[in-house]
Order: sequence, then structure tokens, then C-alpha cells
Amino acid sequence: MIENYLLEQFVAFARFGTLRKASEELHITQPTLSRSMKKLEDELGASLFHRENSKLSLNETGKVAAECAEKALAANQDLIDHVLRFDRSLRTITLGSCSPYPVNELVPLLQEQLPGKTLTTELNNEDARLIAGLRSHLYQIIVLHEYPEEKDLFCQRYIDEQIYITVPEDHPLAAKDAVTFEDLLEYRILMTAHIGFWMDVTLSKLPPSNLLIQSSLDALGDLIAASSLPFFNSDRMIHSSGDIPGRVSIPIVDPEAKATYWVCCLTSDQQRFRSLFNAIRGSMIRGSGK
Amino acid sequence: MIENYLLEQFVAFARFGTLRKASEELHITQPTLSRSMKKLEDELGASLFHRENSKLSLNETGKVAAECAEKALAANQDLIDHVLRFDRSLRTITLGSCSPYPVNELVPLLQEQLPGKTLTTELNNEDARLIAGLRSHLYQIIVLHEYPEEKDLFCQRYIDEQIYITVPEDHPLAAKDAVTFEDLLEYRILMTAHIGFWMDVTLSKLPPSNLLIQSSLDALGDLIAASSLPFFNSDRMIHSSGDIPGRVSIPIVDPEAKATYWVCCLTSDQQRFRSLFNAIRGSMIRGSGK
DNA sequence: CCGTATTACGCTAGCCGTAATGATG
DNA sequence: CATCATTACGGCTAGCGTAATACGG
Repeated sequence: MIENYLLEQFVAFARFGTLRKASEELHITQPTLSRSMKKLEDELGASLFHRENSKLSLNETGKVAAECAEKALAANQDLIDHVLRFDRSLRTITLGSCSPYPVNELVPLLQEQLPGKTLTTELNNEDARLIAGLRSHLYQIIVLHEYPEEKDLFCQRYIDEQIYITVPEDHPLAAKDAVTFEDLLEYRILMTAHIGFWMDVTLSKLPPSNLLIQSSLDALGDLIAASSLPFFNSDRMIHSSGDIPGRVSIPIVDPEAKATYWVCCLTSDQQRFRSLFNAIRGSMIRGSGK
Repeated sequence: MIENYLLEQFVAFARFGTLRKASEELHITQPTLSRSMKKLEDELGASLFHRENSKLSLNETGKVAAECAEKALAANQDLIDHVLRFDRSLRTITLGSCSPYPVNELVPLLQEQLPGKTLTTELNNEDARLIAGLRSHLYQIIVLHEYPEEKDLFCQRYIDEQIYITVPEDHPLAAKDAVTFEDLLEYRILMTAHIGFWMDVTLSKLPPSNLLIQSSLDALGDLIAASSLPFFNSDRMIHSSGDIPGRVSIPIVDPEAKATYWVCCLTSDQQRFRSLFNAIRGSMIRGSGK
């Protein structure tokens, strides 16, 4: 068995080419590195270096060893990452979502159902990365916008969301009952960057030059109030924040402008979150009754 | 970074369940293990054990950690194996073959073409394992009985071999020009275990009870001389060792009883073995001219 | 001479074992 | 009291840094 401190030093040499540079990077002295490299060769029982003229370089075996050493160190780092992540997952709940609205709705529910747990949330555009995060205990609960086929996931159908465009009452579009993305091609539209997968949807339907993307939510609010530019909205958002005087919201009828959300956890966590999923179902019934 | 000696001790505990057993297995003392497990928790910054009633067991995080630790240790062992194998491959040539006859032919050629190198040979029934061995530098040259499609292999068509059955002149089969495996069903046949993939062929065509398999080649030779039992032979073997007085050899005409050999190396080694492959082609031309 | 690697030497951190203590059934 | 884990103590290995040496462009 080769200790990792030797591999770390060896990989540093392989990367930086000379003992001096590597020793500086690792904040150890050159003689220490020199000694370690000898020790590594000794413990492996194979020559790894080509030595000539006070110049040290990897030989063919050394190159093979450097590759393998990186893998071994990566496995070690994996261990640390996985353990810390899992340990954290026992005390904290991280909600990963493809879209911000479900987060708003779920956060109070999670806080109520999982008292004493720290709750953090994260937007992530790609369903695949959300699922991978769930498996690696980066997330405990995720919200997807497509039903996943994966067998190790327990999924509960959640709310729908329909995208609207909100315009001033005197806007050319204001009279319409419905619009398509195509209708929006001639306008510049305000939006925020923090809308999860909806960003991918809008970018696939509208050219970037049409979109005035604000990274700050505050800035977006100010611009909406101060300008008469159209901006994206959704039935859910309108419902929860109420109508804005002097503006009308028109539904976008493209199929891409409507999504069904799914709340998922690992099947191995299903029992643990049973009452939470019950509460989610309950909230949907109450929500529809409003 | 977690040092591997800690992981080794941790995995031993995970396997054997108590510090005592693990300490005995590792030939270290119990207090040492106890201290190491604390150190591991400390360095990871996570609790790994459930401690109660002077009983130590893994908690959920510990189970995750044990799995990852095994992977990390496996990666470390991989490093050692790969490096030693590669280093060895620079000084020695290991020939892996699916069949013994090509080995007999190739060994003198290899010794002539690669002077100063240590030469070892190994029979291996499965082509897939020969190819894997080539890739991991366990072998440098292999002989297959089917053309492999793998792109990282350089392959050279080699000799054919045809299996015969050798019987006494007064044997019922002696009069035949050709036989099939089916004809052999009623006889007990002498053979050796060291015939590579031919063993798989015979076992697929004849019941094991028909085969008198000798592990020692000497024993087989003695039995052939002392008994009148049929035994397997091949055109190549007959050619090189000459006819045995009082015996006749009859070809087995099933397609399975004929093989074409392929000599292969890694394409990355192709240049290194160029003259060797030339010599192999040369030997085949001379061989056919005889 | 400056930059490189190796060798020599002394320090000390940390790993180990022994012995003692605690806890449990 | 037998078994298992933890704590306490002292020895010693081995990894470290400093300083000196060697070698080349």
C-alpha cells in the first residue's frame, strides 16, 4: 500500500515538471520531495524517473504511475466528498429545483414538515443533474419538469405552471386573448436569469437579442415599475402576487410554455419523507379549492 | 486527504465488526485501531460510528464511508498492479496463447528476435481475457483463435491447426478417412488438460465421462505408449513429432476441429515488434515450403 | 553563479505498543 | 470476570526542514 502523501507529491511533480516548482506548490522543501520520490520508487519496487544532469523527468513507467496516482487521489477525494455530503444530508435538507415557483411553495411546507432541519434550496436547469445530485446526496428532494423513468426515484405529480406575458394596457398585444412565442419576436422582453429551465425554453424560442436579462431580481422589479416593457409571468406568479394595475397578462399558448412539475426523492428515502409527500398532496387539494 | 493506512484499518473494522477481530487480522493492537478510528472521524469531520455499551458499530455515514474507502484502496492497489506490470513489461515479454502449439512455434522466434528479454508464456482459454491481459500489460503478445474486432490491437494471421484422432492400426476407426466428434462418442479418449481453448471445444462436443484427462504431460505420454486408447492429435503435432509406429491419425471433420490462429499486440507496441512480426511471416513461408 | 537535484544531519510529530481504566452482560 | 472499547504514557520511527554538496548552462 502506498500512502497518499507520496502520491500527492508525485502527481505534483508530474504536473509541474521540476521538484522545485512542485515543492513550492505544495509548500514543502525540495529535499523533502526528492526524498519522497525515492521512497515512492523504493516502495513500488520500480524506477519511475529518468535522472541525468541534475534534471529529473518521468520515464515511461512513471507516466503510467502518474495517471494511476491521479485516479487513486481522485478516489480518495470522492470518499471525502461523498461522506461529507451524506453526513450533511442527515441534518439538512437541500431542495433542488428546475424552476423557482415550486421552491416558493415547497419551502414553507418543508420547514413545517421537517422541523429542526436546516433547509437550503438550489435552482438547476438540467433534470439530469438534479437526479445525479439526488443520488449523490447533494439534494434530498428535487423538482423536475418531466417525469423521470429512473427506478430509484419516488415521484409525486405536482402543480402545473403556465407562462404569461404581461404588458401595459395600451400595448399592441394587450387586446389579444392569447399569444405565441412568434408573436413576441418583435418585442424586447424583460426577464430575470433565475428562472431555471424556463431560461432554456425562452432561449430556444426567442433570439437572445430580444431578451433583457437582469441578474438581480431587484433590478427587474425596478425596471418593471419604471418602464412599459413586457415581461414574462406565470399563472402561479399572478395568483400569488396579484394583478398589477395598468397591466394585463396574456397566456402564451405554445406547448413549451406549460409545464407539469414532479417532486421526487430517492426510493430509499421514501419512508423518511412519507408525511412530507402527504402534506404536498394536501396542499395541492387546498390550493385547487381556493 | 485521508491516508490509506487509516482507510485500511477502517475497512478491516467494517469487515470484521469489532476492533478486536480487525486488530488481530491487521496484526496491530486494539488501542491503535481505536485511536485510528477517532483520527479518521476527526480528519473527515464527520461521525462514522455508533458508540454504546462498549460496542462499536458503523452508523449510516460510516457505511457510506466504508464503501468509498474500499474503492479508494482498490484504486491504490490498481496503481501498484499497473505500475509493476508495466515495468515488468519493459524487461520481459509474456506470450499469452489460447493454444499450446503456436507457443511451441513462437518461443524460439521470440527468443531470436528479442535477445536479452526474459520470455514467459501462459495458456489462457478465453480470448477476452487474453485481450484484457494485453491491454493491462500482463501480456505483450497474444495468440487468439478468432480475429478480434478491437481497434487497439494489431493482428497478424498465423497458422491453421486441424485436430486429428490417433488410434492403433487395429482400431475400428483406423480404416476411416475421416471422423466426426459424433463417431467418437462411443470411445474413451486420452487427452491432457493443457490444450487451451481446445478443451472448451472437446467439452462442448463430447461428454466429460468419455475424456481421460491427464494433468501431467508425462503421464499422458506413458499412457499413450502403454495403452491402445485413442488420443487427440493435430496436423501440426504430427508434422513436428513424426508418426508413431503402429498408430494411424484420422482428421476430425467438424468445423470446430479446425482453427486459424492470430498473433496480436497492442497497436502502440506495433513498431516495437515490427521485426518480430516480419520474422513470423517469414517463418510461415518457410514452413509452408517444407 | 543561478537553478537544479541529492546528501547529511538533527528535530519532532505522530504512530505504535504496553498497561491501566471503564463499561457491559 | 470475560469481553470489548477507551485513555494514559513512553518509545521510536519516519517525515520534515536547514544546511551543505554536486552538477550544468
